[in-house]
Amino acid sequence: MSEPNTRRKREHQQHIKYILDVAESTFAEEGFFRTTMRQIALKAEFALGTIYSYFGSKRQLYEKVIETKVNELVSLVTREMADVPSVQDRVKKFIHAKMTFLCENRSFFRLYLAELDVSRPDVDHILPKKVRDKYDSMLCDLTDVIWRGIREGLFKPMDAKVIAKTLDGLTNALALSWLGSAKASRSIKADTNAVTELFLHGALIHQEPTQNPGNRKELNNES
Amino acid sequence: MSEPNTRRKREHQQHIKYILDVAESTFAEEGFFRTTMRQIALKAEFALGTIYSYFGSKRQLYEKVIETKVNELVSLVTREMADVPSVQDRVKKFIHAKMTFLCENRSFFRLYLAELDVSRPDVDHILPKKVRDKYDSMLCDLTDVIWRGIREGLFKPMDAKVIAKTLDGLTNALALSWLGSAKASRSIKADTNAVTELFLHGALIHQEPTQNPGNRKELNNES
Amino acid sequence: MSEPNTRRKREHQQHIKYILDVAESTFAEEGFFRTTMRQIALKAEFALGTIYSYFGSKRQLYEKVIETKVNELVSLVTREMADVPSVQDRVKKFIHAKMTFLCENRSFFRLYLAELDVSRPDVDHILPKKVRDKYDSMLCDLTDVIWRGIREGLFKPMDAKVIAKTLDGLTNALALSWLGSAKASRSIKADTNAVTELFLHGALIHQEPTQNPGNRKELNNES
Amino acid sequence: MSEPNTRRKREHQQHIKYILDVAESTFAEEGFFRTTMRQIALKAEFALGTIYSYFGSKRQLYEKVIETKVNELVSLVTREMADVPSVQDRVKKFIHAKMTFLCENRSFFRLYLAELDVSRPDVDHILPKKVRDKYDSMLCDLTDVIWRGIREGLFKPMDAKVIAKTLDGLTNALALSWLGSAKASRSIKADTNAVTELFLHGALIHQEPTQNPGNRKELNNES
DNA sequence: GATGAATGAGGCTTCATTCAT
DNA sequence: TATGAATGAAGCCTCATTCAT
Repeated sequence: MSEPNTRRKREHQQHIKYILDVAESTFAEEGFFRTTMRQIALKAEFALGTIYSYFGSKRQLYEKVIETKVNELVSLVTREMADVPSVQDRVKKFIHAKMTFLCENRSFFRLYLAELDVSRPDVDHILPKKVRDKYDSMLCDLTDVIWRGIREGLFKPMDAKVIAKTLDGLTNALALSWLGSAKASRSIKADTNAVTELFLHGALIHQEPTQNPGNRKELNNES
Repeated sequence: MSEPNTRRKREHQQHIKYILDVAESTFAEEGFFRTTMRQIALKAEFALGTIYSYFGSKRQLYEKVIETKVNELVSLVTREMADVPSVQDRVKKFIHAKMTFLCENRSFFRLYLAELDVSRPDVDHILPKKVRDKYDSMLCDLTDVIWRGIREGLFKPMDAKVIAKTLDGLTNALALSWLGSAKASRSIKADTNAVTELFLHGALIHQEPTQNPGNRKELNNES
Repeated sequence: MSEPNTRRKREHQQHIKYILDVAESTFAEEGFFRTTMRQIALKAEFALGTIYSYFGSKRQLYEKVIETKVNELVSLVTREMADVPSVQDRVKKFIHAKMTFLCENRSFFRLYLAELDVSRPDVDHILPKKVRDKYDSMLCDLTDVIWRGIREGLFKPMDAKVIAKTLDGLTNALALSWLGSAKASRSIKADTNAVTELFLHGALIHQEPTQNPGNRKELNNES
Repeated sequence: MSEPNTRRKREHQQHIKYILDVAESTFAEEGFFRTTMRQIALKAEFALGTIYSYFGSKRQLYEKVIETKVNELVSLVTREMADVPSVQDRVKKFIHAKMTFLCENRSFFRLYLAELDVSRPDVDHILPKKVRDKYDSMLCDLTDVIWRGIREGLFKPMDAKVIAKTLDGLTNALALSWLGSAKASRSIKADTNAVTELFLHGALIHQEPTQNPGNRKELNNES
C-alpha cells in the first residue's frame, strides 16, 4: 500500500517542481501580467486545469515561485555565512553567495525586483508576509554580523541596519547591471570582488586618512 | 489668427502636463497593468477619447511619463554636476542631486524600477531607446568624472564604468529602502551622507592600509 | 446642448429596455445558469461588453429583470385593487389582475418561481431585499383587505396573513399548471373564476352548514 | 460464492442509498448548478470516480434523487388515501399526507419546485417522463376521488381535474410559504387544517347560501 | 477638437468527465 | 471495483481602442 502511494506522491512532487520551474522562467521573461496561465500550461505540457488543481490561481502560483526561490537564496546565504569565524570573511561570504545565486538565477532576480516595486503597503501585500519575513531574517543575520564588526572596532560606528541594507542594495545594484548587458559570466568573480572592495574600503585611495580630517568632516555637513 | 492659437496652445500644453501628472501618480500607485485608461481619464477629468487624442495609446502615455521624468532627473543631475571643479565634489553632487530627486519623486521611482525589470532586449523595448540613451548619457558623465579621478590618482584604478554603475546602483538601493519604510524625510540628508561616506571610504576603519596588504590581495583571489 | 443629450438618453433607455426584454425571455426559457451572457448579447444584437457596461454583471442583469417585472406586477395589482369599495370585489380584483399578469408574462413567472426556490436565507439573498419588500407590500395590502373582511363578518375569523398567503399561493399554483400545459388562453377566464369560487366558497356544496357542526369540529382535531 | 456476493450487494445498496441522501441535501441546499460532483463526493466520503461508476453523470444522479423522493411521496399519499371510505376523508388524507411529507422533506421540496420551473418541453425533458407519470398517477387518483365526490353531490360540479390541480397547487403554495419563513413546525397542523377548511368551505362565512344566488352567478360572468 | 458609448479579443477560472492504476 | 489526477471546453468579465456625434 505504501509503495504505489509513494510513487504517486513522488510523481506529484516532480510535476509541481516542473511546473514551478516553467512558471518561474515564464514569469521572469514576460512579467506577471503578460504571462498567461495557458502559456505556462503549454510550456509545461499539462492541461490548464491541472495547473489550477496544483496551485489554485495565477497569483498563488506566482507566490509559490517567489517563495521557493527566496527560500533557496536565504538558505544558501545563511549556510555560507555560518561557521565562518571572522566578521570580515562573513561579509565576504554574504556578498559572494548572494551574487553567485543571483547570477545563476537571473530570471528569478527579475521577479524579485518586480516585487520590490509593487510594495503598496496599504492594499494586499504582494509578497506574502512569510516571504518577506524570510528575507528579513537573512538581513537580520547580516545586520548582526556588521553590528559585531562595529563593536570589534572593525567597521565604522554607523547604523548597522543601514549598512546591511546598503550592502544588500549594492549587490542588487550590481546584479541589476548584469540584466541589461549579456555580460560574459567570467566577469562575475571580478565584479564580486569589486563590490567587496568598494564596500570595505571605498572608492578612494587612502592617503594617510589622518592627514585630511577636514575632508571627512565636510562630508557630513554637506547640504 | 496667431493670438487665439497661442492661447489654445498654452491650454493644450497645460492639459498635457496635467494628464501626465495624473498618469504618473496612477501608474506609480497601481503599476502599468493595473492602471486603466478610464481611471486616468476620470482622475484627470477628461473624456477617455481625449486622452487618446493626446497620447495615442496607453503604452505611449506611459512612455511619455517615464521620458518626462527621466529628462527631469538627468537635467537636474547634469546641471548640478557642471561647473564643479573638484572630482570628489562632483561625485558628491551626483549623489546629492539624484537622491534628492528620487526622494521628491518617489512615485516615479517605482515606475523606474519596474522598467528596469522588464528589460527584455528581444521583444519590443519597453523603454524607448531615447530614454535609455538619455539616462546612459548621465552615467557617461559620471564615468568620465570617475575616470578623471582615477587618472588624478584619487580613485582606485578600477573599471570606471563599473564604479559608476555601482554608485548609480547604490543610490537606487538606498532609495529603494525608502519605498518600504515611510521614513521621515529628515533622514535623507543623513542617508545621503552615509552613502557618500561608504562609497568614498568603505565600511572599514582604515588601520594603516599598508600594514596588511595580504588582506587586500586575498580578496582578489577568492573564488 | 439639451437636445442631443436628450436624444442620447432616450436611446440609452431604449437599449436598456430592449436588453432587459431579451434577457427576460432568455432567462425564462433557459434558466439563470444555462443562459450565457453571450447568448443575450447575440439576441440583443449588442456586443458583450455593452451588456456589461449597462448592467455590470450577469447577476445584476438578472436582478434587474426580476425587479422590473415584479414592479410591474405589483403596480398593476395595486392599481386594480384601489378604488374598489367592496371587500369581496377587491379580492376578486386581486385574483383577476394577478392571474392576467402571470398569463401575459408566463416567461417571467418561471423566473419568479425559480427565485422562490433558491431562498437560501443564510448566503447572499438571491432576490435583492428591495424586490422582496415590494412584493410583500402587495401581500400586506391584500392582508389588510382580508382583515377588513374579517371584521365586517364576511370572512372566517382566521389569521388574515395565512389567508392572504394562501390566496397568493393559490394563484401561483394555478399559473403553475399553465406552464405545463400549453393550454389555450381562452380558459384563463374560466380558471380565474374557478379559483375565485373555490377561494370564496370552497369545493363543498353547502348543505345547511348548521346541520352537521360535528363535521367541522372534527376537522380541527385531526392530527 | 453467493454469500459474499450477497453481502457485497447489500453494501452496494447501502452506498447508493447514502450517496443519494447526501446528494439530495446538497442539491436542495445549493441547487443543481451550484452543486459540484466533488462536493457530493467529499460529503459522502467516496472518490469522485465512485460516484460516476454508480450514477453515470451528474444529471442522472440528480434524476435518481428526484425519482426516489417522488416515489416516496406518491407511495405515502397513495397508501394513506387507500382504504378510506368517505370521499371527504380521502381528500383530507391527501392534504394531510402530502403536507406532512413536504414538511419532513423540505429540502426535497426545493428541488421539486425548481424542476417545475424548468419544464421546457422541447429540449431535454428535465424530469424523466417516468417521474412525471408517477406524479400524474397520484393526481389521477385524487381526480377520481373528486370526481366521485361530484357524482355523489358532495362537490360542486366543476372540472374535477381543475379541482385536483388546484388542491395540489394549494398544498404546494402553503409548503412554499414554509420555505421562506423558518416557522416553528408546531403550526403545520394548524396550517394543514386551515388549508382543508379553505378548500372545502372557502373563505366566506356562509350566510344562507340560498339567499343570494345572484352573487354566485355574478362570479361566473365577471370580466 | 472633445466626447463616451460601443466593441470584442483575450484572460482567469470552474467543473463535469475520463482513464490509468 | 474504487480511486483521484488529469483534462479542456466553456463561461464570466475586463479594458484598450475606435468612431459617430
